[in-house]
Amino acid sequence: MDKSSKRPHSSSSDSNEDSRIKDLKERDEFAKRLKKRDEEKIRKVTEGKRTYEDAAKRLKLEAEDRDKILPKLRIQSRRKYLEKRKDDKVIELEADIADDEYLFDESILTTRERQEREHKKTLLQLAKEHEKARELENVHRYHMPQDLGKGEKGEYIEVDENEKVPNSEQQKWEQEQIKSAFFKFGAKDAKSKEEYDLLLDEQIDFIQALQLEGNKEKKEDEEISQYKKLRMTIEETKKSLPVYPFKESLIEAIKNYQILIVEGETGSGKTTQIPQYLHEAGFTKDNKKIGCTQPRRVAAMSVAARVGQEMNVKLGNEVGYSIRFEDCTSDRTVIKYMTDGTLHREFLSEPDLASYSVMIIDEAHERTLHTDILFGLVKDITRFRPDLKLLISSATLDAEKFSNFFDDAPIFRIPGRRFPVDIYYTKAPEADYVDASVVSILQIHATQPLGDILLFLTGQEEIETCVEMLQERTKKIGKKLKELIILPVYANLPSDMQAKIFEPTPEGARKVVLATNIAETSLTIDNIIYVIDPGFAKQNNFNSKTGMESLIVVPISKASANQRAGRAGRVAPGKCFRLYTAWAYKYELEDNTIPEIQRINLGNAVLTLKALGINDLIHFDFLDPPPHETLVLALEQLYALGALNHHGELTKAGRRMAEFPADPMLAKMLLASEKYKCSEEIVTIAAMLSVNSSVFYRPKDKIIHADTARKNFFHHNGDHLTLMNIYNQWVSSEYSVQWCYENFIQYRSMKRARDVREQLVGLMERVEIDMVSSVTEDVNIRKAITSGYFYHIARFSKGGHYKTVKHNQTVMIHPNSALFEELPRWVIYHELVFTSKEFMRQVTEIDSKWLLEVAPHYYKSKELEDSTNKKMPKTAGKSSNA
DNA sequence: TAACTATTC
Repeated sequence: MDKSSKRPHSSSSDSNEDSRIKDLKERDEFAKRLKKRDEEKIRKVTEGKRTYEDAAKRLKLEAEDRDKILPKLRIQSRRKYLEKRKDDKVIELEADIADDEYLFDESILTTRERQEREHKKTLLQLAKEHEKARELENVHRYHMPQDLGKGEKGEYIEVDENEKVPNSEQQKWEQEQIKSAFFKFGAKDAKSKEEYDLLLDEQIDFIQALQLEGNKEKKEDEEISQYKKLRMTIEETKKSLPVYPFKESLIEAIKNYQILIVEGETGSGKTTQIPQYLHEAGFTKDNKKIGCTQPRRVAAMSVAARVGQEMNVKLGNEVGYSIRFEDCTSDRTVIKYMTDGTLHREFLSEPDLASYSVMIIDEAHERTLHTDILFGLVKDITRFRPDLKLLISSATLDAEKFSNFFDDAPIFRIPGRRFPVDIYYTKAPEADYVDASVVSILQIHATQPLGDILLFLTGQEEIETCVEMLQERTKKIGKKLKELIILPVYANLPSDMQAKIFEPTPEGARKVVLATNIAETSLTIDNIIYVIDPGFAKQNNFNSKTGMESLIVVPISKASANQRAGRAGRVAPGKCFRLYTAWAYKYELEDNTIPEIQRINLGNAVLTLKALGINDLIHFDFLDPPPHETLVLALEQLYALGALNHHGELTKAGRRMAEFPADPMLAKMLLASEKYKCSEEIVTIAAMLSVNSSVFYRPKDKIIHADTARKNFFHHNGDHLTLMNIYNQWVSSEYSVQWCYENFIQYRSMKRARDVREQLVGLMERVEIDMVSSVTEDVNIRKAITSGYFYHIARFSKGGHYKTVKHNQTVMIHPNSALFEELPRWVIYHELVFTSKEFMRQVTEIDSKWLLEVAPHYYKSKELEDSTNKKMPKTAGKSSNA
């Protein structure tokens, strides 16, 4: 423990020692009570029927709810659509003018066309009077260059698609000599029209370097089998999977070895089949289960559903899944899919995994925080439970590493099933990848056979810009090309708009999906033939020295690049265009993305491990250990929050905090609400904070409306109370979708907040805190927040900006905050994020005196004096400027 | 004037 931390008491005194012993005793008693309650609960669960039927009923009710308001929503969305179309029209016009000027000589313009242009110019004027000016100016950047006639010179030859390279990417590179086969769009398209040349004039030159190997060669075969698939019985389908021929030898290997690394590409059927094989082979006898973890909720649910179907059992009976908010299992369940986080939590109540005979950690190569921690935990368990079988399932590349970690466990390889993907690199680096992406899309659209395109961008803003550009450009090309359907996807896009990407592409049209890395693993879009990969993604990094997260654009890893490329080969041979050079791929990209555990705040993870009785975290067996400072910071914070005593032992408060699936500071805030008699309010605030600033929907074309709506919720004391306001109003609206729609609130986020809140209420009861409310005074609420977040204090300083009290770091209030224009002297913030600047997100005004009240061990009164100036500097004040 | 990758318990 860091000596500089202010300790609550001097560690040596006897009374102190007594209180420590007393606390530990209380902690253990508390833990016993928890266990007893859990056992009772399990009994109740297994007695009753519950779960799946309930869940289905709830889903049905929700759907009916939606149906009721749907007509209304339609009117709304029609209205919106019309408004949006108006905006689009303006951009279109601008594009048209540019196009007309460029594509067609003045002389060939008809009078009508000129009039049209005039009309559009008027509209443009109008738009510029509104806030559109900036975006419209941006449009000019993308005009085509003036020089014409570069056209075809015959310097390109057709790509040799027969070239094959052996297995792993690494080997590929070692063996590979970059072929000097140039690739030109349209080379195969004999009837490429003259107009295309105009487009192609600013085309990007790509070089084919290698092919991502596939083992399905011909599309024709596949098409037949697609037909067949529909008619195939479940049994036939199962037998057609690549894993099937390995069934016997796999079982044999599992019997022979306690730990097995299964290396299999996507589409091998390992996730659905292996648990069934194990079940048939008798691993589920003696009331034991087979567990299989997935990094994502939908995966756990859908795989379980699929396996249930294959085994012809009702979901929730023999086959079930368990994810947060939803436990769809019963005492009959023998194959259980779950998210890795769920298993991590399960360790708290069953630290030896006694009810499992086999545990499968699937998608291990994704290296989520939870999988990484599970590695250490399960490895430990296998040492004292020789009967427990462990399967680590991963895509290629990482198998060796896993094998080394798990005491040289054997690797079992299962081939995947994928079509080959040709990979192309640019000849020269591209300066502006958004621009380059647009050009590439149009190149593909103009010259390549039909097939949908997937483009990876870094964020919402970029995607929206790109959508606008594409709309503009396709408009000016007009009818000369086939229809191009432009669809954005990112996590914060409302679900109904997300769903559009799954709608089949109309005959004769081409779909282009602009996605964040959500489409890399989380969403799978069928029929993608072309992938455009600019090679960037936003990445979260936690700096333990400043306690700040940063969300910045970084180059992706080779593993990511290959994952992206693979998205092109799911239904037919595909092509992946990388907007960087082959050299950059080889020498500038890291092999793998840095695992999450090395990049994020580990507060909650450390608390959970402590609650599991793992005291020496520094020497915990991590596959890749997190930075030492991150662990130390987490321990220090837990100590300051009273979750650990000065021996580093978990206190009763710590044990209670560990029950909450939340950051320790948030958990502490929840505990503190007991003292301040505002648990109802705090639970709401905690739930809203946990949905992570995705409460507001803020589309680019509706920014003003969205912002106005948001400001209506503002509470003068800050964002925490604003969030509470929003939630409570939503409750008053009877959880209305309509209400969300009107207020630019994300329904999905609110629903989530509601789920979280329900869970938290349950957990509050579990840690023996009553739900009470004292709505008359918000000081108590803010004091409770301060009890958890006293680490996160900033004060307004003379220079006209905020400084954090702990690190004296210059920070700003996030522009979305209710206090953005208020600038109170002392504020508490939920998190510190560097995006374009150092921003405090979710800020609330506090009184510095409270700090002495809630964290006397952490703050001395002289630290909190308002130094020289008593008054707020007037320079940046809100009301002072007229 | 500014502004939000993706997950998960």
